[in-house]
Amino acid sequence: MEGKDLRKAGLKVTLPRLKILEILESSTTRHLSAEDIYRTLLEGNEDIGLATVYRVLTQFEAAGLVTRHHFEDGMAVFEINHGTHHDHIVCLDCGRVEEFMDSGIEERQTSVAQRLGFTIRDHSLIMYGHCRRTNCAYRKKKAS
Amino acid sequence: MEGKDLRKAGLKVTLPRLKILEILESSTTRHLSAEDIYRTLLEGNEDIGLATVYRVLTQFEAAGLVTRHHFEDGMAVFEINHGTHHDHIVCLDCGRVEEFMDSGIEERQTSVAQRLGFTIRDHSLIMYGHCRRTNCAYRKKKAS
DNA sequence: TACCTTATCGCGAATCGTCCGCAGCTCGCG
DNA sequence: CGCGAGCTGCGGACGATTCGCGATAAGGTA
Repeated sequence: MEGKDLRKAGLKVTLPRLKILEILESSTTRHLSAEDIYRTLLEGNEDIGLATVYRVLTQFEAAGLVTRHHFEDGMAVFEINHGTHHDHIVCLDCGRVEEFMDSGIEERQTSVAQRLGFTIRDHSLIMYGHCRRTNCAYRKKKAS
Repeated sequence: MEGKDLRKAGLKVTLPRLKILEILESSTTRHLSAEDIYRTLLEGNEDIGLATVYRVLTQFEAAGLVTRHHFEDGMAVFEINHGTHHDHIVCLDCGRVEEFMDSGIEERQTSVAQRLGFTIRDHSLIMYGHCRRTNCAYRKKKAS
């Protein structure tokens, strides 16, 4: 049934695209890097190249299926679009990402853009801070 | 006189650092990439390596002299800190960047963070849209 | 359903932004 | 003015992302 989504987006339904879409949808972590997805594919014994993962993600982004985020650690992460917009707050200690939506902020953004003579198309709001989790003392290292 | 700023930041006053600081301060474009700065140095016949530019910019950032931004085009840009915090709105057509500050947005951000149990340290808000400039029809290409 | 056109894929190599390692050079305290 | 820590330039390394190309598969068509 996801094939419909792809077709609606003007993309051929191919195995790589289905698999990647599936991974994005079923992952517990909402934000995946291209490498994350590639690794998951390998674990599932799918014979899909890393270049294809990047190509597909770029196409998905253009089609509005996913959103690409650039958090502060250099590499892009991707997240499925489930219709509802939201912003992010990232813990600098453990790397956890929370999502939130504040209509007040959204409204003010629109009015600021209007005041400056911009037709707003998109925006990215990311806050960085420290969360109060008990187990959040450790620094998340790349090799987790 | 800028030497003072450097010394206060715990950095030796060296020629590369002074030159780079000068470029950041005098540029009409407020947001410069490492390459931009490097190119400017070359044009001024300064014998300064690209690696040094990156090192210096990183030190400046750590010292709070500049802020590093990641707009959507993959490479980092740097901006002098003149004390006042502000956010950005980027025109998707001409690449122009406007700055703004809205205390309402700032306040709501703080309260959202608090509600989520985060101690906020920093944030990045970037809006993308189309500006209404008359001469904004053209697309800014890398080779300008 | 078999065929044909064309988009897509996998692979390896290339590119891009950024950073590291090291030998030589400078800054600035004494 | 001399010395040592800190800085620099260079070239190469590095990770993330993209390109080029021959091989392959998707899906409209007859």
